[in-house]
Amino acid sequence: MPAPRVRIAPSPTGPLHIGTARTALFNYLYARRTGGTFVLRLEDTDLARNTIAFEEDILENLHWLGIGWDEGPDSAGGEDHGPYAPYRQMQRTADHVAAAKDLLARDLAYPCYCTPEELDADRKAQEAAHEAPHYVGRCANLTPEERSEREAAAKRPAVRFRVEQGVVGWHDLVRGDVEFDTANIGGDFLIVRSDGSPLYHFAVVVDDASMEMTHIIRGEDHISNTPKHILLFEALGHEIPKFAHLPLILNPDRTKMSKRKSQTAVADYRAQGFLPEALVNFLSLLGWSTGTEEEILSLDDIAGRFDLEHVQKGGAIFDKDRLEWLNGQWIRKLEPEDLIERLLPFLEADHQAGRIDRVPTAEELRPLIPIIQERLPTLASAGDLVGFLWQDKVTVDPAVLVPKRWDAATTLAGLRAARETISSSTAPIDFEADELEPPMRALAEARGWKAGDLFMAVRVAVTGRTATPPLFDSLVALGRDRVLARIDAAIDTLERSEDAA
RNA sequence: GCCCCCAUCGUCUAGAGGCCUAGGACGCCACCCUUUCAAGGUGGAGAUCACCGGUUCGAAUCCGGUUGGGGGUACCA
Repeated sequence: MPAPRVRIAPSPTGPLHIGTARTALFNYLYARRTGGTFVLRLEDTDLARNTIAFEEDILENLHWLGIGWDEGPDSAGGEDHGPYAPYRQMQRTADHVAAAKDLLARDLAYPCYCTPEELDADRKAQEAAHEAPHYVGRCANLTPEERSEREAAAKRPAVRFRVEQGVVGWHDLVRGDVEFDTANIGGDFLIVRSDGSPLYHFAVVVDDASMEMTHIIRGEDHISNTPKHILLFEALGHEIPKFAHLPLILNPDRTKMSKRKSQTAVADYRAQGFLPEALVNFLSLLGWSTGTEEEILSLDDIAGRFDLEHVQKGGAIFDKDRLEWLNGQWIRKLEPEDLIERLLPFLEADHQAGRIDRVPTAEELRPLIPIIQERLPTLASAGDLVGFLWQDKVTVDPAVLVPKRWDAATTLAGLRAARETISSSTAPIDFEADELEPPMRALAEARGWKAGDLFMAVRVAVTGRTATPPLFDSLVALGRDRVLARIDAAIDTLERSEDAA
């Protein structure tokens, strides 16, 4: 048996979709597992909606996910590589035209002169008669005379493929045997438009045939297209590839995942600070499982064990909570230097957006890693977690400044005492978490305060928030001067709000 | 409407006739750890395996039907 050839054929009419990424991933995995070849082909025939920016987005984000292809375009608008080039549908029109001519010559297809208006009327009549929509066959048996008559009237024909009566079936690699009666596929179907351009069903089959695809692994939404494809492969005299239809990725309401109801662009997840490792791990487990209880798996791990037998048949809801959990798992596995490198662009973005006043250096980030790594659900959450370090000033709400068990007067006393204690440290020598904590605890004890309350008051004074990394590490990161200045500022705002009250 | 596909905790899933009084994970709840928040640990709630009927000594697993959900029904891809 020859090595499998599989493909993903996205159309650059939108950014890389989660569903496309998942299908690409499964094809990629299948190829890697079986020693096959994974092909990327661009379905770029929709001139109206195609853009180079989308093409770029698709290729770039597949690369980002780590899903590389053996044959196909190297980059957006760039060169193709592989023995079956070109890998852009637009550049394969000669093939499509030749194949159509061939079918026409063998009377497996015929020119159709029906106008959209006629077709529309047919459809309406069928609807009224409660019939399934189908082509009525008006042009199926035109005589040569009748054809030339229409040609003379300057009618440009489309090309229609003859569908004979019978049953088309296949053994689906994930669903088992599937059968369709050709009576239910809508009659003779169009393969070439009147302007000469091929329709999707025809173009894919011609391309898949000439690129020698052995397995077509795609979404379940293509099941009902499969009989047409099989008929076309047969007519073209090409061996019929194996089909495997993957379950759909669903919106929370169990409908097919869509932009309207879910976030579908891979780029958006990327921008939100999801790791490619996490996304790939998550996507692979949507509709497939190892058969064991392991679930934190790298792309290589998965490629080593992927199989179509463990592909689920039912659709799977995209559970973002689970993705976030997986993302946290992967963030915690990262080497510190790697984390720093990945964090920087997000802090850059925080700066651009005005959420922080300057971007820290890698050196500044390094000592922070131990305290933030286990607290980050996403890379984008770093700014939220420790952004106070790079903000010129923090806004402190007097209401949250006062710990639950304290009143304003106690808070004022607490902050003044804490300031005193902290300022007596001889920075930078003593300004270390280990040096700061004991005197602060001693202070709390001496005054009869719960340490937690005192710490909370200082935490809010210095960061503006109630949830932060450990207090003393935060103080050290901030530096003595800024800590003191912020406590002063907090005391000041608390006093003012008291005066106002 | 018609055709096709699907059906195990809220969610992702394990399960290929006895190992299942159905396992894991996310989420949720509680406790532990603890200066807050996380992370981590422990425990808990949560599924009459959609329903009905077969087959079988025995069914979540096989068969049929019902119901429910989804997908497809274009000179879109």
